Amino acid sequence: MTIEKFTNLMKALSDSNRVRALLALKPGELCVCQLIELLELAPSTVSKHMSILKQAKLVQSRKAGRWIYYSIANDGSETVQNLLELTLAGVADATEVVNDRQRLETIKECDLYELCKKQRGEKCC
Amino acid sequence: MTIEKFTNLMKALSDSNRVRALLALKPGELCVCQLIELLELAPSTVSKHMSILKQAKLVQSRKAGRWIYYSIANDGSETVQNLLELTLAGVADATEVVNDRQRLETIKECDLYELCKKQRGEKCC
DNA sequence: TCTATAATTCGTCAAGTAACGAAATGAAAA
DNA sequence: TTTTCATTTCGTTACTTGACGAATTATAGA
Repeated sequence: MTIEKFTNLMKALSDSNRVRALLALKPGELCVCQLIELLELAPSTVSKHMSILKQAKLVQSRKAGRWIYYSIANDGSETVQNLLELTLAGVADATEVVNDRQRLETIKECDLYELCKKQRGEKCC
Repeated sequence: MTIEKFTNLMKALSDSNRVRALLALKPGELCVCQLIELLELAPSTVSKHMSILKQAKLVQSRKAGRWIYYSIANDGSETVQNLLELTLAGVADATEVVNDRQRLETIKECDLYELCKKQRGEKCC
């Protein structure tokens, strides 16, 4: 692996919101709007974060109708896979991550239509 | 490990010069002036890089008279140690690293007094 | 003690990064 | 087809980071 590719990988993991997103994806794929809800950031910001993780091959995405689902990548190089494991294990018990895990349970119970409705201003969920 | 600590670790590994320094230390400790010679950066810049690596517990230092030697840390947490291994293995065959390895042989042959003399302007080595 | 010097700290500047809102994109529903 | 809307792209702003030289620190040797 080139040094540039390696440092890009490290840069992708250098932001706490991206690490939180990765950990949130650990149990399974999430829709962008669910990540927006979890991270409490603007949609454009979350989108940028996910594109950085995707470019680093740490996550993959699939389109399902109107929604886009992100999940932990499983087709990366050995270095990438090892790094993913190390990351997921390394911060698994950080207070923010534990907190996110709990909030995520609630978020996952929401219907996606309702969640998106809420995000554009209407009260629900 | 907290997320902040983890992202600091990643930030430490997000710079190509710092990664090159780590790889250079793989076979054994090096004096700051040897790292300056290898990386071709200002002393203050190299010093800053090494302090970032040290704060992340990726390297340790020892003072020997007028010189300071840095080496790969061996007393870090499991995450840090695993990350170090992953880094050293992951970029070991990058062209820049291979190149550095060769140049380092020449640098190591230099007497430290002579090397420092050269770095403050006098021709030698 | 005094001088020389290896390394660090400090101040500054240029480049890169994360945040947001506005506008664009493109797929589903009407 | 036209509208709706989840997501992305673009442009801007504030902050962080890496580079350097100058000044400082601390140790070796005269």
